[in-house]
Amino acid sequence: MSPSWGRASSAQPVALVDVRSMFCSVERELDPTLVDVPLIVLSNNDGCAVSRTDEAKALGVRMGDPWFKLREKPHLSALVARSSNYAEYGGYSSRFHTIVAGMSAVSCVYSVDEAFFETDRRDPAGHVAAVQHRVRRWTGLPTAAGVGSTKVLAKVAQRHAKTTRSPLVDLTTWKPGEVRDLLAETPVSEVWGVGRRLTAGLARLDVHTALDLALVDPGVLRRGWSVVVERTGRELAGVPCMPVEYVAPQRKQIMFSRMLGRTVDSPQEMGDVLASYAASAARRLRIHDLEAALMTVWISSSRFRDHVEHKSISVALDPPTSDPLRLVEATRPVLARMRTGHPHNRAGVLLTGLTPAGSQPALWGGSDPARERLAVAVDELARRHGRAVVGYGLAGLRTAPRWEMRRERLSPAATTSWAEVLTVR
DNA sequence: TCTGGGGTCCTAGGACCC
DNA sequence: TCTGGGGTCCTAGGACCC
Repeated sequence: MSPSWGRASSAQPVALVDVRSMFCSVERELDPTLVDVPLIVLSNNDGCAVSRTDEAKALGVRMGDPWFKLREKPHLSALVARSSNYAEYGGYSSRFHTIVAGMSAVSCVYSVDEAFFETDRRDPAGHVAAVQHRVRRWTGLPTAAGVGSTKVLAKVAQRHAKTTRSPLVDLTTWKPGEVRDLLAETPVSEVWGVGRRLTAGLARLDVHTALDLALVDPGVLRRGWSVVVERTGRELAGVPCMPVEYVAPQRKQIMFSRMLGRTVDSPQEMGDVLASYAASAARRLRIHDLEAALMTVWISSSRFRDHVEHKSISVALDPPTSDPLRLVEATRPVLARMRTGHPHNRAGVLLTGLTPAGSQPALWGGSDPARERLAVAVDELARRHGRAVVGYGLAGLRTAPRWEMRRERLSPAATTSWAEVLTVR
């Protein structure tokens, strides 16, 4: 099989549009004084850098660098950090995706800040540029885009656009030799779908670049790894294997997990943490009108220390439920296994076996209407008066519990909170 | 003191069935 | 005493993504 890059391919060109440094760009929209400033956005708990502007990258800040180290460094004194504000990012993200979906026949939300879509066959670059222009005008967000004959090639193109600081790279207008050269310059570890383990494994086959991977026999990739790797190789060679079309997201799991702001070492306090997480997970279940058949609960201590403690227990929910009280109850068994006195700093709950609410009629008379009304009332109180007003067990407290995550560097929530709307004089 | 929070897909292997 | 083969379903865990 010889690679079929560029125009010769009969496939519809695929575009990938990505918001540049999404979280940082939103922060700059909310606060224009941040423009041109080296800026990062921190993970929950103000833990580490999860979004960086070009200025911050130029200072050597890497993805995942912990904030408590960055802020000590003299050469980073100009660096500005903001706590993450996912409600704001979510609003901008949905506006971005609405624009993309409205301008293409076939599109797909890939992540909070990325979308794939099939482009106009006659003028891919013109089509994509029009999308980018509208995103900029309507949301203020800058984008980088790539076009290729497959999704994996569109990713390669988009990465090249980012590194060369050009808004758009369209590989379908390149000569096959030029595409080949670009792939030869691209380390295989940069290819979409190739992580650390795969990079090491491929190196043993003397595969080091994207071009090397495109030229490997697909059968070798399938036998040695999986069909996922095989498809990646084929797509690099210009053979579409991944549909672009929008697939209605059928949720398979709901997770709620957080680092704790301070360590927790007693089962009593951990019980409050888990009750609050279970209630949050239950809220998400009801938002999506789903019920869960299995809940996995885990607690653990820092993975950066010796003697990592990790305990997890799965509890069957029969019949499937979204009742917060039942989910809170299901967090109890793990507490019996907790090592008292050990500093735990992370906990979470995972709900699986999701089915539409009411699709599994209960054998013994179904759910309890009083408990359903309670769940609705608690949701409504929390919506109107805030999460701290009411909760299950001791999880609802007027003052923030000491394990609540830290968000000390938050911007005003100018588009999601009436109290914090920008004032223009 | 302080190192994210979600997800998806695939495969292997065990249980179970005929 | 002998102890198949093929199928499905489920779960755990790995690998990867942003």
